[in-house]
Amino acid sequence: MKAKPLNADSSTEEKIKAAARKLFTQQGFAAVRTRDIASEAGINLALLNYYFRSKEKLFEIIMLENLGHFFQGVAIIVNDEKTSFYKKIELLVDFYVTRLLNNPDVPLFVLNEARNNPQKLPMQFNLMDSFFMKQFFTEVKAGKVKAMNPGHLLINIMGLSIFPFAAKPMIQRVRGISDKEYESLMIERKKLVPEWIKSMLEVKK
Amino acid sequence: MKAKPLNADSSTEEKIKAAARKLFTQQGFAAVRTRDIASEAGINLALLNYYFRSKEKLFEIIMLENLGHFFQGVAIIVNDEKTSFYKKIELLVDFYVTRLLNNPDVPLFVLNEARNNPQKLPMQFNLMDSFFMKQFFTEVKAGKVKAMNPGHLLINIMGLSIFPFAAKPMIQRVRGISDKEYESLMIERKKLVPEWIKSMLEVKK
DNA sequence: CCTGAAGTTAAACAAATGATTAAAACAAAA
DNA sequence: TTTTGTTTTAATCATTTGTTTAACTTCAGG
Repeated sequence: MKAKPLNADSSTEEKIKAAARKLFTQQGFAAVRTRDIASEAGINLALLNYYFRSKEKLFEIIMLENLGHFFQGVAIIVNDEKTSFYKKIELLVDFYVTRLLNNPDVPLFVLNEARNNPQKLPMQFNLMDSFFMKQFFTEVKAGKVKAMNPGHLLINIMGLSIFPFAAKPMIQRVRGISDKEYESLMIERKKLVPEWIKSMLEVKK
Repeated sequence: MKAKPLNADSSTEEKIKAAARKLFTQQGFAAVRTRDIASEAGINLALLNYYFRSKEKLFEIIMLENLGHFFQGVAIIVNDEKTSFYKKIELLVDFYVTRLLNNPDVPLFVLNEARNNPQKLPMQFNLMDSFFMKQFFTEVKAGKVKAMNPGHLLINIMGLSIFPFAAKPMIQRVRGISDKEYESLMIERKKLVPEWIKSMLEVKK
């Protein structure tokens, strides 16, 4: 018997996964060669197949991890019965912006993957059945927020939170700003996006 | 001497471009094989190189076309001195939604390309120097719209207009709606997005 | 020290892929 | 019809790429 890795992060398996995560997330499945992964990980090419059988199997693991980044946590937020409707919006935006500041390539990866293999998207947690949606309808009925197709609400929250990350290079190019300035713009949005969503939902008299 | 193509659309060159446009836009450079393009176009493989020298040269042509779809027209709208600030927002949103309903794959293509080759993005027309931006600052100074970093305004207009197309498969999956329902949701947004932007900009007393 | 399983390596393989070639088909002009 | 330049084709080439093989190393347990 043998204690597998003394240090989990320096194990060969983990080195390959880290390299694959970086390259697949940045460039997508088709653009990455197995040799790129091996050299990025600093390991022999054959070890990739030894540990993960194939490029596709390895990609699938990375994909599930990235989808997790994207969807995990959201389910918890939207189904918490103790937080208010607007509080949930704040938490959702904060969650996305915070997460994506550390994983800026994940949005494009997930959007691409969603288009290439829509059937692989996790269907389990249905946003439409969430407590968040129930709260939305309650607020609408009470005349406290404007009525709208709930799809629009979701698209708006996600669009305002996620799009700036998917479009980061384009935004930086058009506006000519540095990474630092871009980051502080995103941090500002944690506070601003919920306020904007609130304005959208305000009932005009 | 010979009159090149009797019918421009049925010329070999145009058939190749049409096939390449479809495949590159849907799947990106790395995922498309030259043989896929040839078979989609119904032509001999060698003709691709005969007309376009290489896969890369052909891709560059498609990329410039798609970037054109994305940026052309915008310059005209934002620099028109005759339309009001809010009218421009209406025109921008309508322009994007209308265009993208017919080219739903273009946003992801452009976002990917912007990340892979940011230096190739057209820099020529600087949105920040546009008449639209001048109007924005005028409105702010007059106390008619809320002050904010203009980057946020651009991100919000584009995010609310473009994101739902980039995320189409994900939205359809999460909401479980058909292409038809999705389309009418997008058409609704032509009217709603400008209203929402207006709410965001409203000065609270 | 010996054994055997797990880990690692260089080399090789077969298929895929972008590109080229040389010959054939075609069409217009002479 | 013959000629000439253009377009199209099947076949081939040289690399690249995902995967496998077989030999070598490492090291814990007997």
